[in-house]
Amino acid sequence: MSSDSGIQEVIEAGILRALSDLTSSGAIPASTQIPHEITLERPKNRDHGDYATSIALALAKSSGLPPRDIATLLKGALQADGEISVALSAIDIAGPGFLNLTLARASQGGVLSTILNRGADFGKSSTLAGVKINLEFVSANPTGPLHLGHTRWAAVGDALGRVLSAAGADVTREFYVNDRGVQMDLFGESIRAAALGIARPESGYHGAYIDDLAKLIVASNPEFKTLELNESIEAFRDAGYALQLADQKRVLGEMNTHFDIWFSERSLYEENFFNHCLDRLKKEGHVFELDGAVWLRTTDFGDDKDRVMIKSDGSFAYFASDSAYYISKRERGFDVLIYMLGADHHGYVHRLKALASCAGDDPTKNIDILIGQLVKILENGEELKLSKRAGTIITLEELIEKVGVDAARYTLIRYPVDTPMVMDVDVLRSRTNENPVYYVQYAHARICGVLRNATDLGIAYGVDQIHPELLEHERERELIGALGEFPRIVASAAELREPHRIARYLEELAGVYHRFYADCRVLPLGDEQPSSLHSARATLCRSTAQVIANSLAMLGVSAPEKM
RNA sequence: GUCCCAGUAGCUCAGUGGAUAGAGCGACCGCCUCCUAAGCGGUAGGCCACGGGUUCAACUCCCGUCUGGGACACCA
Repeated sequence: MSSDSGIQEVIEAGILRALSDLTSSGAIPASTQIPHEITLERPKNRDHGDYATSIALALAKSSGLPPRDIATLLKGALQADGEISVALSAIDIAGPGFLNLTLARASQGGVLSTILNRGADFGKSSTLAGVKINLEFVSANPTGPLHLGHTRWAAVGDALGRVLSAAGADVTREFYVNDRGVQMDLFGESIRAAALGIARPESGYHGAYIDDLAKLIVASNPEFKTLELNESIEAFRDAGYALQLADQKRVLGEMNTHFDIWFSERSLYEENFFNHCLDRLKKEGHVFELDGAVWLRTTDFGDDKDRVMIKSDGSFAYFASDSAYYISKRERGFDVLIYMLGADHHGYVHRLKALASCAGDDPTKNIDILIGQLVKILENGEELKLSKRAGTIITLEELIEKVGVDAARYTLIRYPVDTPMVMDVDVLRSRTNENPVYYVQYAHARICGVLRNATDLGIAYGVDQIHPELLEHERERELIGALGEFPRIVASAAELREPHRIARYLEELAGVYHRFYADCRVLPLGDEQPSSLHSARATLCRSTAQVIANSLAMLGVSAPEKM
């Protein structure tokens, strides 16, 4: 576990120690089912202390003792434990048997020194150390601009990558490029038609960007127009592919989203790789032939139908690529493959998991599929549907132009992906409370302003100016408590693959800070002499700025020093 | 028909089995001659869709019902 939130783990260990002592002394019956781990809760209500545990309630049944009696025994044992009694200033039994714990001031100071000493590393942990994760997201066809359907993953996927890395995982971010198949040929045909000024294929691509591509390509390669039909289509296709992929990379870069690997679907069929994959699957015994086609018997593992890999005409079905790609990832050494798919692909979940099973893997461990619901975008109260350039829906680039990278990313990340969301452009452009990204960034900028003033006034702050005994105001306690939560928020966001938890935490932290700021004067007033309290509060501000900056970095959103 | 997701304040939505279910907006009332008002405080507003079950404890887990959205090719 991380060393960041030390005090909490110390108490958790102390409770376990106390329980085992109580059992061995006979105070609690040996039949009592003591858990292996205890996780302290953070009570919502401040009257319930800094931490609370309901362990006494949970043990009531198996011990046959009333919960409050167990709580009383526990309280006594904790008070007798030197390490614990020093760390806590109060242990209260409340309600049906909750144990409410209040930290001693010195223990609270420990959080601040940890934050200041670890700096940008505060929040990182090793909960996923040694786990090699392949994180695949966006994976758009290279046949057009990235649109609204891709934006959510561009932001959430990138943030999840950062969160997983912070939890110690070895993360590779991968973009799967669907660069083969019918769609690519239609793409080439469409560009060629635009170049020649003839009718485009019915089911082809019709956006204005096709004309742009055609002009660009013809400008540098006028000879493409006069090639023999198939060669011409191929030439336009490959040139258009290169331009479009470059454009996607550029826009994703603007979005502050980065990939380690751009994986080409075509490459799955080079150097006999597909046959190698097929052989591997055959060895596992779930491949069969029927009606001249080659199938994978995914129904062995709960899929509703078997899937064709090689069609009876000898061509590859899309599932052939899925299968080979899966094998490729596993052979490249990844323990966990995370797929981030749109809601329109949720039907893939069963077959991908079945595929993992067919490959001899554990679908509950080696593969993790996240389904993102759709995003709508509103402007002037109306849904935006059409994009002039793409001919379909709003592009990622247009979204960035409208609201900026920070607002776009933050808003996309702050909701769990399994709820459909609506982005209101007018709200995202507003500079008020209703726009959470500004609320959070403003807290950071505000602190930076205070610290600039502190420096001007010669107020010392830093790890040697914590003075925990002076930070006794309720708002100060709240703030310190919130800061200490960060490491476990990061760990749970990584474990649950839910980066939105970082954003929600951030909003909570910013709110706690603003309230602290309103109630606790940081710098000397008028001709007041600088004191240790000023230094202590400035140090608390510095610690808060660090945690806000670390959180924002994890979302890929900037932390401005002035606004 | 089968499968997935959702249903929480007037609106947009948080809420990893715990105590009195939260935030922002909208409504109403307050707070800047001194650290950033892009901020803070207060009031009003809830059968957590409905019915069962599991549990010491359910908005949370399980089953069913209703409503809304989406998916179900030898397409990619």
